Amino acid sequence: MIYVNLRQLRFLVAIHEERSFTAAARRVNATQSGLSMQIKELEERLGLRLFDRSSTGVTPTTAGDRLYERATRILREVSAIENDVQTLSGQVSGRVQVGMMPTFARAVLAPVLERFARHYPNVEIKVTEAYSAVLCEAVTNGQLDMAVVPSGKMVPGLKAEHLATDVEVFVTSPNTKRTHLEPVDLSKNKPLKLALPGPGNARREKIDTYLETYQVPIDSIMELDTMMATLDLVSRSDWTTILPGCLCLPDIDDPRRKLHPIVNPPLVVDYVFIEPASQSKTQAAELFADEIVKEIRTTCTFCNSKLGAADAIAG
Amino acid sequence: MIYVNLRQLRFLVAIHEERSFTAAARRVNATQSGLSMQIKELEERLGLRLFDRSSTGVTPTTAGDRLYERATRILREVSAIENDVQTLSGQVSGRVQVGMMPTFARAVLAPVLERFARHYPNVEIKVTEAYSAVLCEAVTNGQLDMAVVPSGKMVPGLKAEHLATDVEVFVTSPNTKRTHLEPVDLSKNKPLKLALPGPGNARREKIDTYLETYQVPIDSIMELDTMMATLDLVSRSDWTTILPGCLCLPDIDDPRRKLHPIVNPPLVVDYVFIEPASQSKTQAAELFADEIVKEIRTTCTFCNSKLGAADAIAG
DNA sequence: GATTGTTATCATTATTACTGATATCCCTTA
DNA sequence: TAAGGGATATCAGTAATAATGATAACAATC
Repeated sequence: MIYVNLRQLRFLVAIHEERSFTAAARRVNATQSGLSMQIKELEERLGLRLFDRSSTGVTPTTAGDRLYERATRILREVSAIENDVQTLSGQVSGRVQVGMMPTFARAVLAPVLERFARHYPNVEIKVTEAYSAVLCEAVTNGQLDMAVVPSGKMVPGLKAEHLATDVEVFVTSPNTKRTHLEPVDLSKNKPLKLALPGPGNARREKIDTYLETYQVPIDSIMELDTMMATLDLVSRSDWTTILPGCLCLPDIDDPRRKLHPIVNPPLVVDYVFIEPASQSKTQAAELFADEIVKEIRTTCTFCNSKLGAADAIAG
Repeated sequence: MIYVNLRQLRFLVAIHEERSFTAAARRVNATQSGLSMQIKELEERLGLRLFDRSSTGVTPTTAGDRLYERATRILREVSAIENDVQTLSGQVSGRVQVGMMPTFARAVLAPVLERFARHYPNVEIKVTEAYSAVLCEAVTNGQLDMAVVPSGKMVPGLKAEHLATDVEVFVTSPNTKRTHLEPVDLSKNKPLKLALPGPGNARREKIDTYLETYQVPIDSIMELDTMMATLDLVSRSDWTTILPGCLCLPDIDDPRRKLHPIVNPPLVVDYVFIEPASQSKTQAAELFADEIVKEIRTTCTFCNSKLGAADAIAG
């Protein structure tokens, strides 16, 4: 009656995401041979091919895609059973491993951590700060339960949810003629010296597109993948940078730098919440996620009102 | 990582529904010993008890109930995979086994069968006419894909959906003073000679309650579990009966009997659609179900307008 | 054409599940 | 109170299933 089993579904999901039996085998701690036989078995039982094989890898057939969708749903529900156990066995506990893009380190993360730790003292929290590619990777292979990253190209095996849209802010040193919080049209500016994150960074790509599209004059660009150093550099030189609103918010009145909403048009960054597609969150993880999401949403709303260019444009 | 497997879930569901390892083992074609070991394994892995055992049988714990809910959902989705295969492999085909309460034999079933067979010539249809208890049993153990029955006490392992509410109609021979389609208040009547289905029949129970509650005077009751004989008896004697509107509709103008909406208050019957809780319908079954449901709903609406007591009460 | 990196296959081994007999428990009944 | 019936648990042996490691076959790349 029931041909399919969970092992086969797990294999199918891994192969589908890795586009390779070999890589999938590595991921699920099995041998390529084993996967090959299991998928063969599954295909024979169902009477249709799930993957087109070649010596360079595999591509899922239509049926393979369809089954992948179902399989992730099923596996997520199965993992929910195991999470239920935690819930049923009483108080909230366990370990939550979260990835965060650097943007949220202060404005968002700190208050959430404080609150959460107070409410759920038995939950062990581990936060990793990294750029989106690293975080996506870590979530995919189960090292992290979830992460918040800037939106970018989708990684297979992840379930993503849009959280909020934030404004990007132009940051300069105090030694300029512009006044603090005055909007700026980057394309009508003298050539910029910009400190930006390196290529590959999701925000960087969006910024590059913006600079090109609106022909923003550039003097030179420095690659700095560290927020702290960037801020420091900007405040003590004529280098400038572009940072997400959420990151700037805690320092909005800091005299060491000036913030300028970007207009014509505004430059924005979208934050997305990612988690493994075929796994459900533990109760602790769910609660933590709720807090994070709430905090990010309110912070972004606040950013938009304080640093958004909406008023500037209208005025 | 993944402890639970589908076999365990299937066992859990069977045991939960049968309230017995032994009976469940029979149902899933396995031994009591095997189930015992699998559930033991599952309980140990999850770290909690799923059933409280006694020598009289077994009762699910809270955790057992919770898991049962999840398990049925998961198994339904897994069976959906297998149904997908049919769908993916092209045209609609397969075998659909439906159970029908006798009420629908003519007014509803015939047109649906005709239409469906024309649209989907490759689907093999098997219809079984029986009373609700038999149909529930057959759906539970997989002999039928689905059934339509009068609402009554819920059987575990079934997923039910309310279809429509129909009026019950008082049926007499032509040799009475009453005029055809004239509403009747049964409690203000001379003692009745009623032919009714035997006890255990779901409609009978509802009728009994009605007769008692509104103190309908009864001369005598005959138990007839055959619609055809009942109709025949009524038309040729002073015996009367109570039948669902849907059943009467095709004969509404037949001079061999008279129909009377029941008022003060109206007596109604609810139809429900049942299917196995832990299995999803094949595409063919889904299409057939849609047709049946649609037909029953329109028929009931029609019944209510033709045979309903609403107007009578208002007037 | 050698090399690298795929997947498929096969015989063997390891693991897992099932079976059937039996033990144990509890409730009912004589 | 003892016997009987019906339930689940346990155990050792067996059967079924899955994983392994080596190898083959193939395609792309250098």
